[in-house]
Amino acid sequence: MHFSTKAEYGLRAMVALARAYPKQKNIAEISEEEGISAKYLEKLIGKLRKNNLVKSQKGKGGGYTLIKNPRQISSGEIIEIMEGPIVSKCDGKKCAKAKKCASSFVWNKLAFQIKKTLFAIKLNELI
Amino acid sequence: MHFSTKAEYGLRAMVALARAYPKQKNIAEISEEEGISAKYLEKLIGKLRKNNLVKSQKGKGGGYTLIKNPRQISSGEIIEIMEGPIVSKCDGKKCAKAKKCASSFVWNKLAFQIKKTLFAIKLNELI
DNA sequence: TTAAAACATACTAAATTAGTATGCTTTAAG
DNA sequence: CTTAAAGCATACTAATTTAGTATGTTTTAA
Repeated sequence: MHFSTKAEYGLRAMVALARAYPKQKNIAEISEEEGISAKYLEKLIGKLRKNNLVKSQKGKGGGYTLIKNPRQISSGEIIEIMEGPIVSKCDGKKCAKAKKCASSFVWNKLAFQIKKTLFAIKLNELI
Repeated sequence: MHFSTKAEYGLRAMVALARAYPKQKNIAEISEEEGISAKYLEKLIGKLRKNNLVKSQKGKGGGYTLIKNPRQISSGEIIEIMEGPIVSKCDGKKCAKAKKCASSFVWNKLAFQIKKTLFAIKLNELI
């Protein structure tokens, strides 16, 4: 069970933007602050923009801003955007045996707890 | 955030052995029961043996048995063996910034909850 | 007009996953 | 005492994912 740097970088970028909120911050600044490759970060933050967590301003003096208040954004939202749905196993679509399969009990319980934990942590707590 | 089939297959193999407990069951039987490639399963179950969750008997009529009673084995143990330590990020060894890094709060809280959940589920509940 | 920013797409090396293939060793049963 | 059925070990492979890099385009404030 691992979490990729995508999730971590996405989260850290969002925390960096939360610190600047409601002002904007650009890739170069976040990259420098967090020690993350600027080009890679640029790609990752694109996902956050397409999923309406941040808005961008192009051109000179541009950058990114959070769309919502930090206290309205959870770590769960960010991580699901960066990594896809949490614990996608045994959702009944992929596995027909889901109902009688013993392990599905574990995955379902786990997914519930992970979501509960991650969606309860809001960005304002991480500043 | 995903879980590999290694964890799932390992868990299902252990549940299959728990159902037979204290009798033994061989690879062919588990493979057939669970619909998992016999050869792959053989490799995976080797990990469980090396980590003292199951013991094997070689030769004709051989197979595997749980070493402990199903109620003494948690899904957490199994999953950690199959996939490595749960949420290995931000343990202070890899990342020097761990203390001040905002995201480490999230990973640590999450790791705690995941472990709590998985170590509380014992094999006897899954039969 | 231009420089600084975001945006888009294609490429790549390394690691991991989910196996398969081949053969060796052990041992109960005949 | 031979043999077939089991586990054990190691090497290989195709596909996918990760963590980027490279190259260039578009937008826009100064």
